[in-house]
Amino acid sequence: MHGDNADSGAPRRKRVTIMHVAELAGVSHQTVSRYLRFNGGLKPVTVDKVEKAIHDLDYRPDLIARSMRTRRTNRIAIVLPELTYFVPTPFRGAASAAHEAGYQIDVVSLEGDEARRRKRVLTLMDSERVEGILSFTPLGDMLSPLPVSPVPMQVMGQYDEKMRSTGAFADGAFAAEVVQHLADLGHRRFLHVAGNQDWASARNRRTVYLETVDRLGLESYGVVGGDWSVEAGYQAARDLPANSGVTAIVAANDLVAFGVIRGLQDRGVRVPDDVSVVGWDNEEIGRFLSPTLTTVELNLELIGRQAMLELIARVEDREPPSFEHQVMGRLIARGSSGPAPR
Amino acid sequence: MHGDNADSGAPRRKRVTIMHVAELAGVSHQTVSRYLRFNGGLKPVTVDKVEKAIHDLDYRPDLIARSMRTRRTNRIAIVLPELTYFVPTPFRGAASAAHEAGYQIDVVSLEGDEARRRKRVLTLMDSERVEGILSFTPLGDMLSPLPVSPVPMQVMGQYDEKMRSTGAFADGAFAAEVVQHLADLGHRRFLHVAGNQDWASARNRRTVYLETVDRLGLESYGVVGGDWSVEAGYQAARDLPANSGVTAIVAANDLVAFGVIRGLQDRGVRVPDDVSVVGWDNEEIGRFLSPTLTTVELNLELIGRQAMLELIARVEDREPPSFEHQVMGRLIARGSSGPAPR
DNA sequence: GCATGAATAGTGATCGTTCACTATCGGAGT
DNA sequence: ACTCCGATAGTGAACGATCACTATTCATGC
Repeated sequence: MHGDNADSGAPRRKRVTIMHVAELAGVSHQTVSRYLRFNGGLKPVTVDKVEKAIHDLDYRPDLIARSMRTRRTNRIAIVLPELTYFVPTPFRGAASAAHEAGYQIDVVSLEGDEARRRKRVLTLMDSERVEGILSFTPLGDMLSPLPVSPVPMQVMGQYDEKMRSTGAFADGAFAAEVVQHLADLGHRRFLHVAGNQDWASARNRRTVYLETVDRLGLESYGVVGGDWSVEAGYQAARDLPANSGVTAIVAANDLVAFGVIRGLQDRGVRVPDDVSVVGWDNEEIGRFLSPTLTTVELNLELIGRQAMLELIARVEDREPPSFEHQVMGRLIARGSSGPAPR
Repeated sequence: MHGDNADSGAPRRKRVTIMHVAELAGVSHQTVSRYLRFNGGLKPVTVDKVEKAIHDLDYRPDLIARSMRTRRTNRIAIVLPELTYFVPTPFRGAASAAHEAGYQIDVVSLEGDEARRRKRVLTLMDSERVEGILSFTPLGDMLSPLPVSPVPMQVMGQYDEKMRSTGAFADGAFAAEVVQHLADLGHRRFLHVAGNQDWASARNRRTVYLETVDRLGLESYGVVGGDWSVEAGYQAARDLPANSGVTAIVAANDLVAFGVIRGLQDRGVRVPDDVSVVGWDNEEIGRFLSPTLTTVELNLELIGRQAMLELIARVEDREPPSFEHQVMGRLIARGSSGPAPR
């Protein structure tokens, strides 16, 4: 094992405080404090003395005491859903953006019923004193009965009523591109194999799919599935009546799409000659399937990063940075989508 | 830089403290404190008064002030690698185990060179005062030049010199089972398509593979690959000389195995008639490939959970719980592995 | 009537910083 | 010679809890 220093009863040297540093350097504690926070207003001679003392004592400031006094914690909470299906990539983007900006990340998973979740969020804001909350899961109107929340919250994957993304991670927008792509190929009648509707991204893809089909004057044969699984895709393909007239299937992700294709092939339906299939996520296997898989690639890292940067801007009461020109994703047309059969 | 929120301006009501509660309840602050920590030693009448005051004021204790005084933080850091390939499942298990035990999770990613990483860990221990560190990435002898570390650290995926897992996540152990399974089927000459050797799990699988082949008196044709990708598997299969004599391929994970199978099939090699292939992770697609994929299923959630529980036990200076009888994983034999051709 | 002690409640110090003031020192301007 | 001012450094209080003591209450036994 690594450091099983069992003897926690070790002769634990007492904590080095700013006072010890001050004493050794022959200055006041306040001078050391000034040094710690900004390197200005001190004579070079003083700076040297303080630096030497800090180094000799191996001093590191106690962030808890600092927070105690400054009322700031430099801590942002990332709220995850029940942790059953959590996508690491946007998390990563968000976490590293926060670290770069000098914030620490607290990870919290919200479990239990509405009341417990609400209580947890309140505790986060008040007791743990996080300065911002980035949620990967919808929080509903959890805080609505509150006097205006003092802690900025950012929820990934929210849309406004016009289907424009608000916040970030509103990746569903690309569902419109997918449908458009298929429509351009002459398809008129669609099926959507959705992901687990507990996830915002699944709901968003579904909603935008329906909205776009409608807007373009096309037809949706229906929405099936609902758990992101290969199995769900397979079943959806098996269960599709031969006379459904569906020629294009929009799958919630690449795994589902893979299942759909297998299911179709097992029935003797050709892809894309008879039916086109589009996935989502651009997973590597898509390039190795036959046919190769048309899919949507999202820059999830960037999406997570952006959400965090927006949140931090709000925490610091600044204008959020603009991401207008950032490319959040793209459609990758490959072999599984082709012209509609006439 | 951040922090220039000169004054957040909002009409932020002043914080409710234990003093306000005490005043409203008509007791001393110490009585309130006693109530907060344990519900004993107080007269029911007093308890009622305090509870009412807490509720009326919507009081929540300031955990920072508490930590300041108690010298405890109830905070455990989870250290992640550079976040380029991080597996969420064990993280989830670890995080929820910690939450259940009343600890908060701090997520830290270690970046930069050895010196920066070392400094970061020291900061964690001293400045942020985490009580334990669970690392998903090897930390080397980062702390060796330290006076015995006061903070327990647990590193996932370490083996002792006998290839027994120490700590947790030492999932590589199942590589022995995989090789045994193939040996039982008559295979004698193996190839390993490894994962990215930056990851402990990849190194462990590789090491245990080699050790087992050796121990059973078999032959390893070699170890290739090294990035967990479908592509790597595909290339490995394409590059394998026809006369290599290899009849069994152990892939680092299911994606790699998928690539291997595609590569073999594209060359006209039959799986499993000519060559057997085994994957790792029991991803859902394995059941839908043809042939279906023999693989290893790991209970990653449990593995993460166990690592965290061990760490917490050490933090609290208790005997770590025993996981002797827990099943960490199993081999799932399916269509892609069969008897060696004679 | 008083000592005893358990149960309950209160007082003041303390954790390690930073904040709000105040103090000192020199040099420049009047 | 005096004030004034900027640059630099110091003093004591404050952040909000808990800890270590001390004080009060009240039932009990003699």
